Amino acid sequence: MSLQNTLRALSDPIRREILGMLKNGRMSAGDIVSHFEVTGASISRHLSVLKEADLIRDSREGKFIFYELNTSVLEDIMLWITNLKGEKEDD
Amino acid sequence: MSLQNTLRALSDPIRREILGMLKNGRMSAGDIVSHFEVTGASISRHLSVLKEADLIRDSREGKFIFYELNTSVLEDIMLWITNLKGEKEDD
DNA sequence: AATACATTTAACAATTAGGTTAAATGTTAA
DNA sequence: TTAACATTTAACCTAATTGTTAAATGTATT
Repeated sequence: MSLQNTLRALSDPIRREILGMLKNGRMSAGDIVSHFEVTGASISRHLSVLKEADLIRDSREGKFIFYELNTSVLEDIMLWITNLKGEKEDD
Repeated sequence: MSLQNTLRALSDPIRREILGMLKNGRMSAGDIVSHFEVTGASISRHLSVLKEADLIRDSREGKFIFYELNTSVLEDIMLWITNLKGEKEDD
C-alpha cells in the first residue's frame, strides 16, 4: 500500500523467491510451502507481509487458498528509482 | 554488493531520505545529520549500511567526510523487477 | 603536543522480524 | 456432526535492527 511496505516486503529473500515462483502462475499456500524448508506457519506470515504490501492477491477455492502475483505496486519502486537517478527517462 | 544488501538498505525511510538528499549533490556527514532529529551516531550507521550496499561513496576532505550517491546498483533492482513483470521490456 | 572539531565505533536498551510448535479457523466429505 | 485437510493465528524464543550515550579515531589549528 506504500513504498515503505513494498520495499520492506521485498527485503526478505524468501519473499522474493515466493514472488518469483508466482511469476509462473498462481499457487496454493501448500504448494508454496513445499518449496521451502521452513514451516507452513512461517511461510504463511511471509505471505501476509506480501499481501499487506499488495504484492500478491489471494482467493480461496474450497480447501485451498491460491496466491497470485500483483506487479502493479512495483511501478512505484521503478518511479522512485528513476526519480533518484535524475528522472532522465521518465516524462 | 548484492540485491539483498541493496533492498535491505532501501527498506529504511531515513536511508531513502538520505539518498534523496544526495540526489542534489554530495554532502558532508554533518550536513546530513542536521536534516534529521536522530543523533549523528545513528545517521553514521545508516550511512555505513548505504555504503555496504554500494549506494553511496565517501571521500574524506580534511575534517569532513563527503558522501555522494551511486545509482549504478539500482540497475539490478530495475532488472529484477522487470524480470518479475515478465521481461516484456528487457532484451 | 594540546585542543577542538567531524565523524565513527562500542556498549547497551528497546523494538522489530523471523522462526518454531500448538491451537484455532474454514472447508469438504463421511 | 465428526473427521480430515489446508491454512492462519497465537504464544513464545532468538537474532537482527535502530536508537542512545560515551569513548575512540582522524584531521586541523594553535
